[in-house]
Amino acid sequence: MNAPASMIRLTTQRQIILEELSKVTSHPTASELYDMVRKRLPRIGLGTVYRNLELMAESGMILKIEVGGTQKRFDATTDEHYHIRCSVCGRVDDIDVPVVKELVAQAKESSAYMIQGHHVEFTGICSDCQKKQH
Amino acid sequence: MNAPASMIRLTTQRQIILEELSKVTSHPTASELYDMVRKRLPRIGLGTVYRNLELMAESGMILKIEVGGTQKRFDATTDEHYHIRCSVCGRVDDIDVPVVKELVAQAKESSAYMIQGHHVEFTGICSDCQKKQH
DNA sequence: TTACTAAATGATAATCATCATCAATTAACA
DNA sequence: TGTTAATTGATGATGATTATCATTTAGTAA
Ligand SMILES: [Mn+2]
Ligand SMILES: [Mn+2]
Ligand SMILES: [Zn+2]
Ligand SMILES: [Zn+2]
Repeated sequence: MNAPASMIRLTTQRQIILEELSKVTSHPTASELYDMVRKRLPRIGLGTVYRNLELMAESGMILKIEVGGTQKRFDATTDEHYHIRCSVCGRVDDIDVPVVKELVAQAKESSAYMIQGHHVEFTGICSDCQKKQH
Repeated sequence: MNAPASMIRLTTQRQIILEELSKVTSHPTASELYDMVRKRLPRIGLGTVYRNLELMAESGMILKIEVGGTQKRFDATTDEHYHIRCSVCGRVDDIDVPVVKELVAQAKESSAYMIQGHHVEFTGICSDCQKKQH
């Protein structure tokens, strides 16, 4: 009698993708995650990784970080926080700068947009790359 | 006697690309700019547009905006300012929120990175897209 | 347990943005 | 005006992401 409820299944693929992402703080790309997951599920497809990361990001379980660089990155830490990207090697780290709540308030006043959120991306050179610059 | 100075030429292509970018405040993508420029230079190649946008961005004449969305965007306004992107249609607008200089100072204290800069990207729904949501 | 079915997967192809290559053209300058 | 290295336009290559679809499977109920 009810309309068929669209079921979201708990597949092994999904669980392992989330587990592997939760293990690291490196903000891996989809294909980095694919390599990590393949050690436990050698037959998983790259498309499955993309599909599930997208789904989990939409549902708010994880964060999709779209910053500079060519690939999107993912983050199991969903607390609001900022990032810094190395302009040499592209790595992305968390940065411990407190979130500025006033920014969203100011944005609401000065824009006709319906504001949803904000993100701050710092750029710089990571310590590894600083050393390598002879 | 001097080492041959690598000459940067003032080509018509370069001038027109910069002129067209300066006309708008819409943060066009490379292919949007290609369409704009082609009206005046029908034989220009898309590669030329990419090449020159990259060059101008490196030299600081223009800004390359790498935010959410699939394509990079370009900006003739080089003063430090923040942007807002519509999560529905992807358009990018300037937002009149004052730049927070303290952010970089704080980042320098709390990170081993050599900090180069920062950018704030707000997300929201633009007024056009608000209307269309029946 | 078993059977049913819609959701999900894995393999593969398609798409899209960007970059690389290279012969032909051209801006700068002697 | 001739020389030459920088640049262009055409084209192909690359890399990331998305779409397609036959096959598999999680969830459910008999
Ligand atoms: Mn993070
Ligand atoms: Mn701008
Ligand atoms: Zn680095
Ligand atoms: Zn919009």
